[in-house]
Amino acid sequence: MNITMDEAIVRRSLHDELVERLQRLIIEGELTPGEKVPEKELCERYNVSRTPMREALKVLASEGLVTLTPNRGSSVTAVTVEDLEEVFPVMGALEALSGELACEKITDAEIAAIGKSHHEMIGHYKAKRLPEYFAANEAIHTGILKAARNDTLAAQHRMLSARVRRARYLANMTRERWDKAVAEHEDILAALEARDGRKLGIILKQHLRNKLETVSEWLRANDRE
Amino acid sequence: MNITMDEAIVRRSLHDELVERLQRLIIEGELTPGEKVPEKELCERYNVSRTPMREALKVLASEGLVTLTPNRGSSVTAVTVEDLEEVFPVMGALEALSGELACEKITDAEIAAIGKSHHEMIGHYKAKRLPEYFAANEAIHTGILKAARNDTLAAQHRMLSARVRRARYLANMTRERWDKAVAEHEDILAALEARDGRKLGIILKQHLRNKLETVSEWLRANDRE
DNA sequence: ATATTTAATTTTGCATTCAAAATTATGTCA
DNA sequence: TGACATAATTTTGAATGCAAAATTAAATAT
Repeated sequence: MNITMDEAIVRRSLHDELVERLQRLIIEGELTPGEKVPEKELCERYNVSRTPMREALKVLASEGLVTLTPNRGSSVTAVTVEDLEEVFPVMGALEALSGELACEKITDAEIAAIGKSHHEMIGHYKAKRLPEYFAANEAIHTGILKAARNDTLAAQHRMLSARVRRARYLANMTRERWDKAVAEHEDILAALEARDGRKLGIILKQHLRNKLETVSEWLRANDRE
Repeated sequence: MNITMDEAIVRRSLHDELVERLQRLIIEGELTPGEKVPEKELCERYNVSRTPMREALKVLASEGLVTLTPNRGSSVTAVTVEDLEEVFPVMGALEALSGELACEKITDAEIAAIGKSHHEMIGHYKAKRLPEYFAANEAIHTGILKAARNDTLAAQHRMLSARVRRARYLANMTRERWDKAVAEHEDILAALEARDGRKLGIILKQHLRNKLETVSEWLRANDRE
């Protein structure tokens, strides 16, 4: 038997591991916005002491996912419409840049992979499978981001994305909005295949603008719950 | 005597204070890139225990200012040409956005203040006072960023700025580059006064592209020291 | 009963402690 | 002397301990 060591043994520190786990808890909604982070329970759950847990919370706070209030601990940052209106334009600028860079550097294979995600997404759209649609959609955007070959850009984007991801996921679209988003995605793929960076950038920026509309509309309608 | 309470009493946590102090140490060059962060000494210096110090280091690591290596502590992240080539385009996109937003929202008073910084900067340029030039320059860019009224944008920019600030400061410009930068700044002010967001965005993006040239050229010439 | 104190409990921030890992110093042998 | 092994020291990561602050519960007065 051949044991392949395709990856280096990564010995991660506890706090690093915790950053990821907590991020997932927040994004997946187990920890809901506004709620206090139950430090003690989480420590017991993951069987760690408070030290690495608090280190992780500090990191998440610097990324804006949790809010630290002196002497009263941390809570999951509640996303407001104002937050969305701040975050989405920044994400738009970052995605536009990712589109421009991607067109310069993307390989045919990568375009093909994104095309595949695109067609899967269309299938899910036609069948009205929202979670699957959402996953394919995300694959496209991260695919473009990856093709841009800029880790700093990817990191910044990931950070902002985490902050609004839950709201994005929950905000179910109206028929028209969904149609529009899919139509935009056709343009995105076309611009990518043509390697027209300028055009792709503009489309992505607009795409994010429309997304903001969808999400903030939804949040406005649901913010008293 | 009238005691004005224009600001709430902010009781900051140690780790938060430390994040700022360490940031300053790194930016001002007391802790030089590549160097190991002397955890113990810094604890003694600021008279804190290792707990808040390590919390601060984790935050700085997530911002890319320091690098954590498992079981061998933290070191100041050394900025490579590759880093610059990643960071500057992202900063360019962010500044372009800040220009666009600023033109929508900036007040006449703010334009006047930026104009003042601009003229001061020109004075320092003519007198070849680089540090003062640099400070005025920075005031202009942060002024635009502030006028954009987007804290998320400002935070992202600040983070990236910190990573490359030292290199930017050290890289002294050639005569031509400096002339060019100043010429660009004339355009920046003009676009701002005309509140032409699109134009300002384009200029700022290009401005950053040129800055990258300056800095990476310098770094390439000095990287073996 | 409803405020208002006061006391008990929990939570929080930070210092201290401790074991494991890494680094440096010392010793051993060819 | 120099390559290697072994021991002492330092550094690191994480658990525990402790005092101050905040929260909750109980008690008192109105």
